[in-house]
Amino acid sequence: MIKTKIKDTELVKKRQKQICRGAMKVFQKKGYHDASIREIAKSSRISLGSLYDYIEKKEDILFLVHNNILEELYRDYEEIGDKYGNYINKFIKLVREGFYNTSFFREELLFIYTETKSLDKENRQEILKKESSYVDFIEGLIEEGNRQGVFECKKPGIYANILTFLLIIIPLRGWNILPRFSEEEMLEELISMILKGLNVKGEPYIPK
Amino acid sequence: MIKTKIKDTELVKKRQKQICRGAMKVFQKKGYHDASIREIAKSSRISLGSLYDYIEKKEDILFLVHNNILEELYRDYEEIGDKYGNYINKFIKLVREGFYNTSFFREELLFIYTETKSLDKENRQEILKKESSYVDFIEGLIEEGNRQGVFECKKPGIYANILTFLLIIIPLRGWNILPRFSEEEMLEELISMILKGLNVKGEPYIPK
Amino acid sequence: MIKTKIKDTELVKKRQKQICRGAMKVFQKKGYHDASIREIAKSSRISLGSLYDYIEKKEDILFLVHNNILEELYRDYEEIGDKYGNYINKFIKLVREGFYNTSFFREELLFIYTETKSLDKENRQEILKKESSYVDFIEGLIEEGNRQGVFECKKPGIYANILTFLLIIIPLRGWNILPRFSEEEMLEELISMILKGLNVKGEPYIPK
Amino acid sequence: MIKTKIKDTELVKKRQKQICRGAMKVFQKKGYHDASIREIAKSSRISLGSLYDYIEKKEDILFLVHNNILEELYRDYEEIGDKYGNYINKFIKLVREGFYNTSFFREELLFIYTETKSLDKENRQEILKKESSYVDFIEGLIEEGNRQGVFECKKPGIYANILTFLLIIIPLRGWNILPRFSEEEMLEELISMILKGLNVKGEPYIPK
DNA sequence: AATGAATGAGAATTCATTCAT
DNA sequence: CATGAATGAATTCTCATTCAT
Repeated sequence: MIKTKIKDTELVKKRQKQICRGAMKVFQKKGYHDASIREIAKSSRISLGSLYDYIEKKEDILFLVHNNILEELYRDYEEIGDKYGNYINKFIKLVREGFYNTSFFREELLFIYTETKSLDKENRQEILKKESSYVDFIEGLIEEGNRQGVFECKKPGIYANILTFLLIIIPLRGWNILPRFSEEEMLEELISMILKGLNVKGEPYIPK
Repeated sequence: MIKTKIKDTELVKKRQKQICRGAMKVFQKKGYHDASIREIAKSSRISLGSLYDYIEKKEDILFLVHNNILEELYRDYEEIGDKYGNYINKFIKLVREGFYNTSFFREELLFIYTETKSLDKENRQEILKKESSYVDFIEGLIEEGNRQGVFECKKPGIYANILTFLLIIIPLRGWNILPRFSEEEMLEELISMILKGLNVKGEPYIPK
Repeated sequence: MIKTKIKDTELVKKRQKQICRGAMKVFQKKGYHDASIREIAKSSRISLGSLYDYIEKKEDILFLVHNNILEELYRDYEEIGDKYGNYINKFIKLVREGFYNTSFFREELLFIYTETKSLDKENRQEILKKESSYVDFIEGLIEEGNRQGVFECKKPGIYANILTFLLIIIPLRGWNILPRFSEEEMLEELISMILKGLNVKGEPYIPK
Repeated sequence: MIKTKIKDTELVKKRQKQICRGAMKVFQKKGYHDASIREIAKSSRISLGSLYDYIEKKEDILFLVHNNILEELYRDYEEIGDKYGNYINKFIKLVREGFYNTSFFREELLFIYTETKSLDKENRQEILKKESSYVDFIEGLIEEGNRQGVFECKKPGIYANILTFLLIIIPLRGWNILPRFSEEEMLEELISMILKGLNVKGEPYIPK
């Protein structure tokens, strides 16, 4: 995807990870635009010239970082579906994991949400495709719930979008929420709301 | 707030509005960082020198634009509460208006969400305060609903945050939603979900 | 032709001349490619930022210099035709002037001949057009000589090209000629050869 | 001349030829300054590191190319003198061959004429010496013609310079000539002019 | 002898901001 | 109050050359 001057693909992976790590530190402090390539090189402990052997342009670093964050965030999400007992618990577990994940990567996700626009069209679409596929995964789960008769959700596509959107409420609105409420409280209300929205059969979910 | 060299406050207002309008056009096309002051001046039909009589630094323009967008967005929201018949309809109406509003200002809101970080601490907090006060207003409505016995919401503060967050789902996730669903569909599901979440008494809301 | 950020056209002319002069000094010493914009700015006694208010890119400076040199070189060439007595003398005078001119601008012409290639297509063509028009002028003179019956030249277009080419022999081959022969000697032989080539009627030209 | 790290002189020759060929392709497309060593290495199918075993610096490649072109251009010129019948025909033949040669190597010669300046003093002088020696050869021919009584040329050194200069009119001014005239036409006029200039005894040369 | 990864100096260009008029 | 010319620090990126393997 990213054009490099280096042939050894193992090395490319290693160095790009190195650059990615270095860049994230700088981006955290200064944001993408105010981070200079020189700083990123220094923070990556790589020379300016070498850095450009592993990327083509500054934006490529942003792409690397995007990919890296999404990879961490979405790591193993497909396995989660298999682990837990009955379907509703499975689902609750999934929301819970997703929420903790997004909260854990709070700053990274905020970064992604504010800087995806700085990618060029092609790279942006690749990133959005990854996010899309997570929504699709959730949509599939909701449909399965419908089939199993535990949910009754008319528009799984829309709900999947709402649900994944709600998961990032902490990264995007934490500044207003966290001074007053804990992540736990937020999560419990979210789960309750989501389950109600899905018209779960049986006992309503009682927030702890 | 913004330090100007000009004393005539009426003129300052007029020119700042002029700058704001010019800047928004440029920001739309290029984003904040890639918009040069020269372009903004040209687009505002004001000379480069004059521009700096009405602002101190580039960031001030971003602040002007933020204020302007939020003002448009939140214009008259307090009146809405008064207009409509019973409380639930009132509430539905409010959500509906809010949703249409945010969808109408879709690009502007996306801009705000991605560029608030570029404001310095002081200006950023002033902007966030405005957003906060909208959440507070919603929180107040929910509490009133509780008092009137039409809602049963244990954590109005959290719900207010969820609700206001959901209103901007189109600006932030429209890229994934709008290719598959209409704004109308989205809105109906949102209303239904929100009302369920608030444990509204009586008939459940049926999405159109 | 060159896009500037400055509106005052008089000032643009003045500054561009200033830049042109400064650049020529640097080009003389280092050539076009090894001359840095910084040096050119310094040599022009203009700040780096200001320099870029009067040009768009480095190549524009090359274009300015080209134009300037050709202007000096071709200054008043059209008037020369009118000044002198009989047609042959007129012609000889013209060759003489042309030769001295090119010899005077020896370094500048060598520069042009080696760096025209560095202009982009559009600018290069504009420069070549100027050179063309001088050839056309010479062609006209030869045709007039034919009409007046003092020359008998079958292919004035070709001769005009040969003649103008011969005029730059000093700039291009001076390194081999001047150590052994004087410019005068060269010139006399050129005139003699050219007149023979044109089949001038009457007494042959005797080189001094 | 060029300092190499490799001892095997046969290999050095082979690789330098290889580099030369690769470089010429790149120079053709981009010119000397815009050709990067990387590209040249790739075009020569030699590794970047190896390349520097056979040259010391970029300029050395330019020198190799210069030499190579001049070698091709001047290949066998000394033999030509011997081949043809009477002296004038011999001479005409020589001019003809020289002209076709320079036209054939049109782009290469233009390259040489515009880039010799990029050689350092030492290398430049070596190249110029080669060109000089061709002029000297022509000078010798003219003197021989004088001795044989077929020419009457007072300044063979000057004429040799003029003549060799005229031979490169196509590479240097083809852009203005070739759109209107054929190489053949040009050549015929050149021969006619040169012979007149040499005061050839007997019938004048009639251009075809 | 061959490879290709590493280096950092230096290039062109942009741009927010100031200031003389 | 308005204008727009002037400034120079800072930015991204390139490239000849070196060196460890």
